[in-house]
Amino acid sequence: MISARVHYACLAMLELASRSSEEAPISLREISDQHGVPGPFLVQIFRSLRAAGWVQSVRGSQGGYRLLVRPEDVSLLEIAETMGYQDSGNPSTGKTTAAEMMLQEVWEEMSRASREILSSVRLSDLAERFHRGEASMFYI
Amino acid sequence: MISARVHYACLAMLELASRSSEEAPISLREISDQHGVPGPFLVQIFRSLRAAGWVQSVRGSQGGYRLLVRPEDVSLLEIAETMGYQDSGNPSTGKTTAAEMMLQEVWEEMSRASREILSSVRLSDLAERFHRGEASMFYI
DNA sequence: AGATACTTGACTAAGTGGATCATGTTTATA
DNA sequence: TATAAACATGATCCACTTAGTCAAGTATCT
Repeated sequence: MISARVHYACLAMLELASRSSEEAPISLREISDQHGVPGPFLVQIFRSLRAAGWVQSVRGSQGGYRLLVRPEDVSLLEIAETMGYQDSGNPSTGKTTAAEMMLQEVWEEMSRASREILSSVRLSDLAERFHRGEASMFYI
Repeated sequence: MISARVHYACLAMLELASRSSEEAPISLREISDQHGVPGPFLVQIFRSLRAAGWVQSVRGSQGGYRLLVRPEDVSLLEIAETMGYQDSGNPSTGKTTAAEMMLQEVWEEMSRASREILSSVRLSDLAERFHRGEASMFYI
């Protein structure tokens, strides 16, 4: 359902968001150390994040990455989609029998519900709670 | 999210359920022809369904499969789980940082929502609509 | 100049899902 | 009783994705 790639990307974006007040860019090394994400894998992930325009890279010594967007403008769904979340749809036999179509509706409803949850959580929501030290109590 | 394996299994169970009034068992050939599921793959699927106790096999000529449970006692979630739906949990770095735990909650909420939908649809619900010729309008 | 850090591209390794094949066993029926 | 229909079982295979690695290069600060 959620891949490690998406999970790591969200962790990284959350790290950037929660430290967006800092002047200096944040290096992959810091993120890797902080969250236990394999370094070389982070490189790949940031290539996608950069291509999507979410982050800006700063090369050279003291370089790293900086958030290019406001945390309140990014949802987890957008990050997940950038990382290839659900680019393949639901299974289908290709036939249009009643049974087939009924099941399709159920799968579709599931996808819709998942996307709804992902899109309802913005980076700023998480970063805010992060700073307050609240680790729980999202859903009422 | 939903694998072809689960999709095929649900189609097959739906076929058995909608024809559960018939005396003769239903052969894999019929299901394969009706729904366009690759024959040899159906064999595998029914091995799991049989092991789970959902169906009964009748060997020999004129053999096939028969439903062993009442359609109103089986939800799509149960079928999906029999076919290995989500036996691997959500990704995790293993760390217990605030960021990690917050994301875990979101992934957890997604799983919960999907399972909720799957468990709310019983085989009898679909079979009933199947007989009435209604192919749409599940959710109000 | 040298250390730090991102860039790019190719590459590997493992796992999974989808699908197939061969061979055997059971049973109805002509 | 022979034969065909149909399930039973086990092995195997291929394609694809995911996770992770490596190496050579470029930019920048000190």
